[in-house]
Amino acid sequence: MNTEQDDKNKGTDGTYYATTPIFYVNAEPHLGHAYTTTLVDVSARFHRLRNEDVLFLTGTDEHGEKIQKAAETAGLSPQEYVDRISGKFRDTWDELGIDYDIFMRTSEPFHHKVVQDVLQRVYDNGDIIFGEYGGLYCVQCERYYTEKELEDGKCPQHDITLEYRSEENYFFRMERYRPWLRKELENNPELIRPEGYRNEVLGLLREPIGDLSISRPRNRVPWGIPLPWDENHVTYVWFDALINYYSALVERGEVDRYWPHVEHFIAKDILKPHGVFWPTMLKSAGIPLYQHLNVHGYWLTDQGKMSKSKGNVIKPLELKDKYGIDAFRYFLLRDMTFGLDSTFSELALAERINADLANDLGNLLNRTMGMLGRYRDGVVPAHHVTPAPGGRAARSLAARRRCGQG
RNA sequence: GGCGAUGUAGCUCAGUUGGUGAGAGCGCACGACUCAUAAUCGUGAGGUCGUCGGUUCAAGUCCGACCAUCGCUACCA
Repeated sequence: MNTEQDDKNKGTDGTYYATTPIFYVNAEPHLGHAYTTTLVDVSARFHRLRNEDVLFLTGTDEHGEKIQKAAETAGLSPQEYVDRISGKFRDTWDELGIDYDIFMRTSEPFHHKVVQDVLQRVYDNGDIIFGEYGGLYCVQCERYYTEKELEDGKCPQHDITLEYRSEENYFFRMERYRPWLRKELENNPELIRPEGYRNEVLGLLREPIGDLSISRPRNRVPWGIPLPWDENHVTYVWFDALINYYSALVERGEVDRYWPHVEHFIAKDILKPHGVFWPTMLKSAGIPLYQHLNVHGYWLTDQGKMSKSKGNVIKPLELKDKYGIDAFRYFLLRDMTFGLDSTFSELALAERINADLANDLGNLLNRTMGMLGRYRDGVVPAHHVTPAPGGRAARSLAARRRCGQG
């Protein structure tokens, strides 16, 4: 009998925990950040309208050597530095009407504790080993390069001379979980979507993925979370950043309420960490896998990828100020096919606003107001529309109910 | 080099398991009209479905090769 209710809750079990990535605070928010966050905002609002139990997390990733250096350059402590940049993200989301529930920051003490708890569980499970790693290291990239990868002996990304480093690291035994993850993806085709990205991850899993370096010496990188079994090392990016999705719930005592219903939204550049590292980490720690990993493409410009060096970075707040918040948000979601790259152009934005919002919607509103005054004495009559079975309105209603079930 | 994605009307893109004459929105052309005229409504113009070949009674939809763009990834003379 309760078909509408059943229908409504199908796919989400009436609970919806949606996340954006926590953004790295080495630059100010750009169009891509705004897209992901607006997308999740709209999705969260949709599920709230369906009376589901919704939680929406966004935030900033605040550790790492790169940030430590940036703070030094700015003459600030790391905490002062991340406070400032993190604040810019928060302000931007406020200005764009993002109605998030949690603004997560990895520098918060409770996060440290949860990360250490998870690390300990993985350690106790025998999935951490000690090893040495050495090579040419780029401070900007925070990674090692092989000599073949270099251009003129310099980092191909940053054009700076690299230094040789050798250090002892802890490694997560990720390779152990490769067969498991493969099977998981094969049994659950919707786990990573759209399909193209699922295939990419399956492709990665066809060959050994190796073990994952998860620590850095604390004497070199004090700005990080110490390993619970070795105070001389701090954890490194992924075991810190990815766990934010989980630690936020621990802090609120809402793990059981929300965790089995996680919907991650990311851009394609961080597919590997979210599609490979994160699931294997969860498996090792004995935490259930997320529901879905939803992957979108890039906003490009007519000159290709946005980058600071090209000087073609699109600033979301400027567009919002110029065209209005609702028009801007509408454009973001309307003009990009989910999963694919999209070319941004201000002309396309203007045309979209004119055609869809000003002409179609605006005319409808203007017309309705006119008719209301002319024929109904300005009073909205009680509605008594019965959609004809199989008619356009009925089909539209059915389509709306199907939406968001996957 | 390997793996993968993409390549469909001027533009942005849809096209389940192969099957009536290949679609939408925007743009464009023509026409209509009112309660909306810097709007709305109707109609239309027709694109070798990247190229070549194959399978099939039948392919945009399957197979092979190739080309272009993009991404990930491995490197040797």
